[in-house]
Parts: sequence; structure tokens; C-alpha cells
Amino acid sequence: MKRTEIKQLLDFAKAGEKVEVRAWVRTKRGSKNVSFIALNDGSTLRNLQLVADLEKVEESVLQRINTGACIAAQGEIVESQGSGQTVELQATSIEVLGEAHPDHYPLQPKKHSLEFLREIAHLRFRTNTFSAINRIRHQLIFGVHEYFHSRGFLNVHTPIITASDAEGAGEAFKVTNFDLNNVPKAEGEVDFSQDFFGKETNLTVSGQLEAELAAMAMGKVYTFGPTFRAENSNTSRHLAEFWMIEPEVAFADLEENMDLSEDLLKSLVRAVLDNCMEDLEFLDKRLADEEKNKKAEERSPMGLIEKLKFVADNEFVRISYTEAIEILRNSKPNKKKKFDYLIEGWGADLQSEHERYLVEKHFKKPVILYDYPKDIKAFYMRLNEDDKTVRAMDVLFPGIGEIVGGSQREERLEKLEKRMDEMGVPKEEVWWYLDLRKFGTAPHSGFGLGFERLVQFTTGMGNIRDVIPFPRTPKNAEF
RNA sequence: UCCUCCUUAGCUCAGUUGGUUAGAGCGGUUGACUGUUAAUCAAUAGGUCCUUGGUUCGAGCCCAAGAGGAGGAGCCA
Repeated sequence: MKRTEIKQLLDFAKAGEKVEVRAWVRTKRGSKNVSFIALNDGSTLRNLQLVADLEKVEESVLQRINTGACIAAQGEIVESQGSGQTVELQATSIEVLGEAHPDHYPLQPKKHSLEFLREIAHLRFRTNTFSAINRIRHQLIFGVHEYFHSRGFLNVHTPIITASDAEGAGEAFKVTNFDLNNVPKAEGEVDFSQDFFGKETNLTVSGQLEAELAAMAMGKVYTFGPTFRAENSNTSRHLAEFWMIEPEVAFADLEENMDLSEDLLKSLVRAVLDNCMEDLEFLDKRLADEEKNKKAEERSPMGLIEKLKFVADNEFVRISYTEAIEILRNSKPNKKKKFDYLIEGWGADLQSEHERYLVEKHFKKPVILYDYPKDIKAFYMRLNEDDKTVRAMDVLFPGIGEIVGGSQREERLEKLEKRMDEMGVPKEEVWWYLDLRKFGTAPHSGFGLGFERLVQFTTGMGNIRDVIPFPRTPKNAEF
């Protein structure tokens, strides 16, 4: 008999149908004559109740069925006599595909801490929370490709291994083929000319520079790939390995760049609202339960679904860095010296506390900040007429902080070279990037969207380690 | 990397001013129960108190170093 997925079965099956399901056991309970087995196969958050009558199913088989076991069950769909479900599967035969010994299986039919589940990441897919997160994560992955494809963007695979570290986006992981106990040296220095690529190489920190190359021929492109940062960051918003979406658009100015980022974010949130409501409702409730344990002033004013709808339906606030500084300088926490870093004047980099104030207290909605001082931004951002600011923009989200960072790129060779000199960026390493400005240069813009931060936002999860199946963080590369 | 906090049973946590055999709930096991909903009821097993060193007659508790985890900061996405 062909197996039926539980989602299909619960949505469409009629009483009297004979089916086979294959699934993992969540709980088993019951009495002398009848057992009730909650089954989940990942196709939906909902469980199927399997009813095993001792007259029809061997007791020796039932004894081997514990939480975590995998079974194949054949039977007939019947209307449930119990109140927790409308239909259930009355078993005619059960085969145990894989036992899960109760003395050793770590998942119990009870609430586990997220910290504990991180230690058993190989099994946490089997919990409601992580299956919900991963179904939403999939919807977002799919949504990204769907969004760009339907608008004529081309997906570009930029290299994972790169020779340039010119982006300045943090420490890179080194890639080498050397025997680390016997590294070839020349004049005291490591001799990379003998290494696999004949030069020093690392894992990419961003696909942006390469995406720009593609955009200056293909027009509209995007990357969606893994990126790596060897920063010793220990926060709930950073990973050493994370996925980033980087569109790059020829002829687009900063305005269009902001439009694209806002529209993309809203579309993705809407896609989740349209397609993952069952999982969202579960996470919404989970979050609400968690909020009950918090103090009143720490509680978030909106539930998860409410928050997602709010973001999808409302305009993001757009203000310049200069306007933001004015707001912050005149803000209550600044005047009362409640900020750890007080805003004295123009030019200061904004700290998390400032971004949070703008987003969560002052505007109470997503904020796009643009036109930052050139000294606190990367070399490739286009210089404004004032010679002080660059065409940079950051999208700030409540609870997450910076979810998007982007800019209009400097397309004028002279200005770009001047900035690289000022900031000490080695021009010879990225000669190809400069070539773009020599041959048919054009205005263009792009941004980077941190995928896991987006998943964090849409699932309401507080720690980024819980929205990627196998998080890579300092001192942790298990699984 | 910095600051703060944490580490006791499989899990979540108590553990009094340093004092004899370290506790609970859940989970496990065994038994009871004619349909349960994280079933219920009864009994029961289960501990290198993170590691190392120190103070003390005596350390889960005090001190030092280390390891791991969480929250915040920095860096950023």
C-alpha cells in the first residue's frame, strides 16, 4: 500500500478509507485494551491519532513502540470517539521500522529548553517548534527565489572560496591545503605560492563584489548563498556561517534600492502569512506563553502574527542619518543620560541601543536609515555631493536590529580609488572590481539581507541558533 | 573579545549560617484501569553536585584557575 502523508490525510481523508502512514511516535498512552499513539511525519504540525486495539495488534509490537520510534501503520480512517480530533486511524497492522529505546531517547513528551535542544540538534527537528521553524524557513527560501525570478532577476552563484579580503566585512576563515604541522615558509613568512591556489584564500564574507560584476552585464541579479565570518561574536544575532541574499541592480539609485528592500521584506513576510498560518499560530502561542513569564514592561506590544501583518501592511519610515541624530540627541534617554553611549553630535556611529530606540520606541515600525557619514561605512559606497556622507542605507527591524545593509555603489573610478587609498584598501587585489569602472561604468545599487535574521523575525525566535538547523558559532561545530 | 549570571538525577529545578544517609516535579521501569489527549492512580530505580587545585576536623555550599552555557556589549547581516 502506498503511504499517505499525514497532512494530506487530515485535510482530505474520509471515514472508511484504508491507508498506510509512516511516521514517528510523539506519545503513546492508553489502557489495557487500547493504545493511542500520536504520530507525526513532518508534513504538518498536526499529529495523527493512531488507535491500536489489542485484539488487532500484537502486544509484543505495541511494547516496542515508544516516543521517538518510527512505525508504518495500516488501517481505516474512522471518526474519532474522542474530542481532540475529528478523524483517527484505526490500526489493522503496525510494523515497527525503528525502535527508540526509552532509557536513551532524550526527547520526552514535555517542554524542553531551547538550550537543551541545541545540544541534540540531530533530533530537534522532531519537536513542534523546530519543525514549524523549518517549514517557515523553507517558505522563505522558496519565497526569495520566487520573488526575484518573477521580477526578472537572475540568480548568480558567487564563489565560496575567494582570494580577496577587501570587503572589510569582518575576519575571514582561511582556506588552505597545507599540512598545518609543516607549513612551507619563505623568508620567515608563510609561502602561499605553494598552497593549493598559489595564493592566500578564504571563505567568502560576501558575494557583493562578484554580484556587481554580474549586474554590470545582466542588469538585475541576486545571490543567495552561505557566508562565513570568523568573528568571535557571542550574541543571539550572529553566526559564523549564515546565509545572505544580495541583490544588485544596474541603473538603480539608493531610492530604488530602498524600495526593493522594503518590497522584498514585505513580500516574504506576506508569503509566510499566506502559506504557513498553522505553524505561525503555534509559534505565536508559544511566544505568548513565554511573554507571560516576563515583566510587564518587557513584554512586546504585539503578538507574532499581529507584528507580521503590521510589517507587511505599513510603510517603513525613511530618515537620513542626520535626522536620526537629531531625534536621538533630543530624545529622553539621551537627555537623562540613560544611553550607555550619549549622542553628542554628528559623526558618531549608532549603537544598538540607539537603533532600538528609533525602531521600538520612537517610530514603532521598521526604519530605513540612509546617507551615513563616509567614515563609518565601506569604501565602495557612493559619495554624496556634500563630500561628507555616502549613499548607504540600513533597514532596522524591531527585536533584530540591522536586517539589511546596502548602498548605491561608487561608479566613478577616481572617487572610488580615492576612497580606497584613504581607507587603506589594496587596489591590486581587486583590479577586476576597478575594471568595471573603466569599462562601461554605470550607477548601480544593492544590499545584503541576513537570511537567518529574517527567519528570526518571522518566527519570533529570540536566538539565531534556533532558526538554522546546525548553527556554527565560536566553540561549536557539532553535527 | 569585554561585562553579568549560570553549571546538582535523562529533563526542569530546590538544596537553610559549611555538618551525618543530596530532594521535588516531569520522564523511565513495574503494576492497575474498556477511549486516552503532555491520560490517571500506586510502587520503584536513578547522582563523579562541570573539572582541577586549595581552605577546613568536615565542602554541593567558601577561595583560585580552567571548561561549557545564557543574557548584554562590540563587530556586523
